Amino acid sequence: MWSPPDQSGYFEQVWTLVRQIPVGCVMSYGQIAQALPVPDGSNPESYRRLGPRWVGRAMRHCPDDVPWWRVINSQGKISLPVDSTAATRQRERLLQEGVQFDERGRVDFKQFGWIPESSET
DNA sequence: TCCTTGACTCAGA
DNA sequence: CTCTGAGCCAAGG
Repeated sequence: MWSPPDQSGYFEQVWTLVRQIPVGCVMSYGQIAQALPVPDGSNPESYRRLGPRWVGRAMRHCPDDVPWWRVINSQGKISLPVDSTAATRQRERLLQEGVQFDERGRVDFKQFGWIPESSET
C-alpha cells in the first residue's frame, strides 16, 4: 500500500533498524515507524498513519538477513493470518529466542519489547 | 478501466 | 478485554 516517496530508501531504513533488534526482543510496526525519521515529502501527521503500514510492506519485501519475526503489531500479536505458515514459523522463531507468548498468543512488550537507543553510534 | 486488497493503529462501545 | 470502523495510496486481475 501507499509507498513513501523513496520506498527503497525507506525500506532500507526499516531493515537497518530491524536488524538492530536484539535476540529475544520484539518491536511493533508502529514503534519502528515512530523511531524512523519522517520521510521527505510526507508530513508527521500522515506519516503517523501510513508509517506502520509502510513498515509492514517493508517486512513483506525484507531480505533474508532481516529478523522480520521480531516485528509484531502493537497488540503484541503476530500480524499474519493464524493459519499461515509464516505465522507459525514466526511464533516458533520467537519461542526459540526465548520470547514468551501469552495464553492468547500475545507478547508482553514490557518484558520483550525493545526501544532503540535513540540513535546508535 | 474499475474494484479489491493490503505484515497497522487508535478510539469508542 | 474484545470487536468495529476509519484513515490513506498504489498495484494487480
